Amino acid sequence: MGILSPFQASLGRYLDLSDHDRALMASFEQEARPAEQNQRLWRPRDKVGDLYVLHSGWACTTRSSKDGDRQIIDLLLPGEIIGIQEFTFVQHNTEANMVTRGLIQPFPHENIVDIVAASTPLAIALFAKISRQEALLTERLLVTLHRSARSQVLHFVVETFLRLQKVKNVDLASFEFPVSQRLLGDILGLSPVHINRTLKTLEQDGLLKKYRDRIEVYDSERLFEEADFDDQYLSDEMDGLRARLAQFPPS
Amino acid sequence: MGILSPFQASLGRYLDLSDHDRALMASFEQEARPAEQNQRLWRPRDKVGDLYVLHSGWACTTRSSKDGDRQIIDLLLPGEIIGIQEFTFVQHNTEANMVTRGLIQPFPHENIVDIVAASTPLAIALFAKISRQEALLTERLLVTLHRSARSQVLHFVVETFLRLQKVKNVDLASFEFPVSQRLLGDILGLSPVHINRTLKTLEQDGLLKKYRDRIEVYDSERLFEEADFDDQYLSDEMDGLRARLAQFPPS
DNA sequence: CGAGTGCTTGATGGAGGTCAAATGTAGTGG
DNA sequence: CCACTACATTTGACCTCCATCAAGCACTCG
Repeated sequence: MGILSPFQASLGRYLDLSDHDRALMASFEQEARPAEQNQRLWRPRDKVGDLYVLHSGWACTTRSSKDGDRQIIDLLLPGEIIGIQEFTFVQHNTEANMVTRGLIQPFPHENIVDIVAASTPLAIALFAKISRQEALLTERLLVTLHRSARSQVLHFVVETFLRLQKVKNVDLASFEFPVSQRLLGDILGLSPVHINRTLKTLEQDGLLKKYRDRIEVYDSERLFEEADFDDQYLSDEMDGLRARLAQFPPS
Repeated sequence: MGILSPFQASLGRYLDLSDHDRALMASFEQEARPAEQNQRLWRPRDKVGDLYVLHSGWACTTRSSKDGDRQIIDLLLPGEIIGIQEFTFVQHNTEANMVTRGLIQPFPHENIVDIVAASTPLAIALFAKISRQEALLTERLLVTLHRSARSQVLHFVVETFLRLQKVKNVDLASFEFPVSQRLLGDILGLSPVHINRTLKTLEQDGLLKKYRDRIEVYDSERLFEEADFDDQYLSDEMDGLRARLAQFPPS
């Protein structure tokens, strides 16, 4: 077992990849290329073409209304697949941008069809990936519509920390968080002004501080308590299908 | 070409089903059974087991917080698959309930694996189905966070009408809408009191009236204008993959 | 050193939440 | 057919959280 490529690792979160699966994925891998901060990957109405595996850096997909309101739909961390939920559409309905600079690996959307055709386990892993991104969305809907700004921010900080922890070693006391106050507002549907006041209060209360591109947590106990976080929706487990998948060995 | 079963029709929206695909789906179909209004199909934390094809009636999936706030995630119309986005999870994180009474056809979640294994086109159609339910969610997030209650209600009415129209003949002047004011509030994240005031205003303005389980539209022009509706996210088109799918004929 | 961007802070106002009570409207059983 | 219960809708009074507007500050990068 060699090291997994980011693409392999992204689907390997949900099941053990067979040699066949790994070879299959490798055969579709193209070279990754650097992307600048704020670089746009596609616009709304663009024809769906390449998706991207995010090797490093953060990215996001956005929807906006005519009035200029931006709403972040997905915040993508290293190892995730940008745009997987749109590969069956003719046109994008989101815009995609890099949040930081990073490395992205393009991936023609039709290749998903080839993968699905060639490996049932990988097809199911793709379903798992899409469903988990959707679970993030449902949680966001629940939180943004029913909690105070303070609680939303804390919840989002915890969520992001836990997601990050699955990908790399991070320390709760101080971890990367390259999200500007404006962006945070666009994620939670709050004005940048109110985000600012909320962060200020959290700092004064000795809970946490966001400084530049990092978050420093002072009181993790209170953080988790106030964030009222139930991590079930982040689960990568897929046990319920393991038995059934065993019937479809690599051909 | 005989008549399609609801299950076949639900995936046939995205591509033409081959005889092989239709036979495959038929082989998994179980008998549909009646379900009462408000009947619970599953609870949060329940082990994922059966999904359901909704033959008739309306259903919804819900997430709630400890404080008792309910948030409707999906509102499911006849012909849709309840819980498709959760089949890769071990436990449900939503609750599912019938909104009206209706007919539901159970469907063991492992069977999705069999379908994916046996037919690439059907696998892709399942991706299309999940992605379109997710598109409804992203639109909901955008609308609930950035629009006034009045605009949200109008948007939702138009959305529901257009979705309904894809399934059956409906008349904009008067169509079924079995959504109580409380439920509407739980969908949009607004209090029932405010929903009531908003509906009252819409009626006084001569736009539309919700009476019992129906909506009557008085001024369709103003409805569409104010709803500011862009129906791209409802598109069933999947042209971008048609060529690639043609490579995988029924075995 | 100037310009752009992001952060900070104050003042003001409004959309929608909450509480409470009244009024329908089914549906159930006697 | 009526009494009783449960639930949906309606309406009023009050209040709060957050948006908006505006101005000043701080950092970074040509």
